[in-house]
Amino acid sequence: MADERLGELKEKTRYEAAEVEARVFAGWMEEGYFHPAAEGTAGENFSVAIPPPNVTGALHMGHALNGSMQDALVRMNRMRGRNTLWTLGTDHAGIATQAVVEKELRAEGKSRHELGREAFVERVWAWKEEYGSRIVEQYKRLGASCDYKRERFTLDEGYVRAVYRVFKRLYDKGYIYRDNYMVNWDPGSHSAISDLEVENREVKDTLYSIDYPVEGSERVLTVATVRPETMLADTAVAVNPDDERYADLVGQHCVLPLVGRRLPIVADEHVDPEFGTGALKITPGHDPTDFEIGRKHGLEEIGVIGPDGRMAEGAGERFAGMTAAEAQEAVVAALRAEGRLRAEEPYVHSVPFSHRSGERIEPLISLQWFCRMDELARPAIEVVERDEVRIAPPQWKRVYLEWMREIRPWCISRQLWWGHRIPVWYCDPCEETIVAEQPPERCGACGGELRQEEDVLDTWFSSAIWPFATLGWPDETPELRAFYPTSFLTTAREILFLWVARMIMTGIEFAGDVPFRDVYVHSVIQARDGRRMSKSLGTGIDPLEEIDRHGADALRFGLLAMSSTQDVRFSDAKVQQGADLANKLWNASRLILLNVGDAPEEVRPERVEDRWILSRLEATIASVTANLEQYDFAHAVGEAYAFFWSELCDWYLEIAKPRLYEREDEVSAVLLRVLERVLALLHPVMPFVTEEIWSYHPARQGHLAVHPFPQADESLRDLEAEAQMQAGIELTRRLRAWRDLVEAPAAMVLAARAEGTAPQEFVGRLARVEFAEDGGDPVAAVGPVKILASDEIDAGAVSARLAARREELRAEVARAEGKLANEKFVARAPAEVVSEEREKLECYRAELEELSE
RNA sequence: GGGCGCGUAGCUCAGUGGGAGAGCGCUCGCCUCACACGCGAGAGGUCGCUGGUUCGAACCCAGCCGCGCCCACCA
Repeated sequence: MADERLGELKEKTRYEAAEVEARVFAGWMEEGYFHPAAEGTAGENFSVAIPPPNVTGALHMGHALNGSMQDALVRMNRMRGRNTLWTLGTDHAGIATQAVVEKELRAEGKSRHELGREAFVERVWAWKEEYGSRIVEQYKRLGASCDYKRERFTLDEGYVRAVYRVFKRLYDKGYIYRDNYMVNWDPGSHSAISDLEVENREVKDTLYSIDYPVEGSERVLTVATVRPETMLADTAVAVNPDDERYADLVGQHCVLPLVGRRLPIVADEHVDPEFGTGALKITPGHDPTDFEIGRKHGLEEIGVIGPDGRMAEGAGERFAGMTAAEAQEAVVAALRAEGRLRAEEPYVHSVPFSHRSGERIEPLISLQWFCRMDELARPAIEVVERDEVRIAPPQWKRVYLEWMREIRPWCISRQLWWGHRIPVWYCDPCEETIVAEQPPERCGACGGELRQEEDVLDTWFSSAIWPFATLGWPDETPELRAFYPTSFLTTAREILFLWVARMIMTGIEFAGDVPFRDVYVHSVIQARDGRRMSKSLGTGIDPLEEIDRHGADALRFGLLAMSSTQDVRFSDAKVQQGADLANKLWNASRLILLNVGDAPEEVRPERVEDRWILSRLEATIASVTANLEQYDFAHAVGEAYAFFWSELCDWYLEIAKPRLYEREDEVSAVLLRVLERVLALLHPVMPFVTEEIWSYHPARQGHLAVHPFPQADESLRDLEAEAQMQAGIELTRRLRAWRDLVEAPAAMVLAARAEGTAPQEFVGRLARVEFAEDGGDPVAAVGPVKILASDEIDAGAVSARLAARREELRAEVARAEGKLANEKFVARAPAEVVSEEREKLECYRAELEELSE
């Protein structure tokens, strides 16, 4: 290595992530490590498809966590020599992207309707070209080793072909159909949305009780509602069939106040006789429950609220044109005037809101495209039941299965312009419907002009086929052969149904195999105060700012360290711990690299400390690797940290320093080997700092990114060396503690005499104790070591210390004696537990006796 | 309404049947020739509450209290 570089290393006493990361990343990209050839089979290769972020998105903490996990496993497998692909791309995100561009237009005083569909879509594409790569660049900042040359977009040309193929096949199988049905209408995005895009929120409303007179009678039926304006669309009143109060009324009619419509009184078991008066107004046009009751009883479906959220013609002249809120007030006022309003009381209940726009859902009946899911779900249930797709942690398996078993038809059409326009054409003259992957010229039946369906597909319809559509499906590409099925998926639970379940269904149906073998559901990182991180709450923490401040390695380490199977709060301390670790790696490496001598290739050291550190290293490699393979990232990084910081830096490096300064060959060989393996082990988690340090390592032949990942060498495990070193470390600790206790000055060397076998050399050096054959009188015993009298030691402190230790020992002896005196314990506890307890007791007694001299 | 999970040191979290752990914070001592983003030594916990099972419970069981999330058509 050039002396110049070593000089640099000597100068830099701090690791500066900001100065290193971009350069190191560029180095990987130049070599093309992340762009594998499409060779081999999926069985031999390793592949992951990133959950495609929205093009409108910016990297948030969830992406950063998920990316850190995926990259750790992807890098580990790449280092193991597997042909590894991590597919990256973005989702066109229909509603979100359309909203962004519409907002831009509004700022210019324009609307999409003025532009027209074609020009608007062009405008969105222009937006995408300009801003769509932002999040991709942000993944690079994180260090994600994705194949940036194979970047995909859910609306790119090949992908659209795949989407249309899927639509056509599902249509031909009879799964996709068009129907007039109750949907969740989102007044914010002016589109229907699926059940999964709806969230329920607690809302304070008023519950109004309204009297509906029974026709030809003095009786009234009092019904309760939080939405009196929908009464204009009532077409029945329902009571429970077992409710004796109303048995005689079933089959008769009520008269709808304000409107005068005759409403049949029907019996339906859905009605809860306990609630209110036990009579329920039925509004099939604007309530999902009523809709189902209505279809069951063949009731008329009237719409009084339009897609614009205003009262429609059906509401009558008096109310048409009002907003629903205005109409509510007007209806209540009118009812009050007619004396029909019996009661109004505050009422808290949960109501649906659009997850996208945040507006209150308006349930209404409209003509939409649906996909039947039961047939698709069946095999997707079986593969999870049989663990062909393993979902971890295990409780999510059940959650998945329960949802899948009750799956309902999926509303797949959206009244948007940005997205996959549904590949359906209508011929108005002959009422023909044509579904095709390519736009047909003319109507096959009558030769007439065709009109394409206006609606686009739900964004999730296209992301459902992500793992294989990104690889070129429906063509039989080499990529598909090499990288499908993918190896695993890590995800947040919020998209388990929205995305994961649908990928499993489409994977089996279209690609002939499950899309991945393992699904790992990771924790959600909450804000520091325990609230959810969200832009609207202002609780978001920007991962890029964390990277600016502490480096990508620090953030990656921190996120993995704080990850868990349960939700956790974002921990600045863990990120700081990562930054400190990067710095410590840098400095420990400086110590080693600047001082090693010529190292022999083979290392079979004699000395106990060398055998010890090699043994501990191999044990660490084994357990870190096992934890990574089980998606237990927190324990993986915690163990790597503990080994490196405590065992390697705090003990071994201190013990080895004199030999290192002598440039001794054997210790050089041990240290270079340990460093190499530690860097490689940590590289999947902290790729930048490890790669940078590796560039100074004399054994370096190429990038660490493609260096073999360490495999634990069991032959180097040495339990005898571990036990000996443990004893030496323990003794050193006790001597240091004793020094502190008697307030011996830090620099002072204590005189001592060892009883029995002499302690290892490092004990005296690290505890600043000098052992002599003879000398003064012992003033205290620390284990097998007698501390000799000296002027600096405070005799009072010593005797206080001895007294305290005797107390501790007496308590321990009493505890152990008590336990062993318990006949049941001795009789029923396992033999080794009992004998351990006896051994402890003997040790305590011996020490106590020694101190009592 | 159903389901899942959580309550352990001041804070954030590990630990899931045999003597309470980590990181941060705190106290004391160290600029010891890799690192003060450091080194050494400490203090700090009736493991939410109450019962039960067991020779033995933070850990298993039951109930209660508090908190969170998911699913669900009680107006």
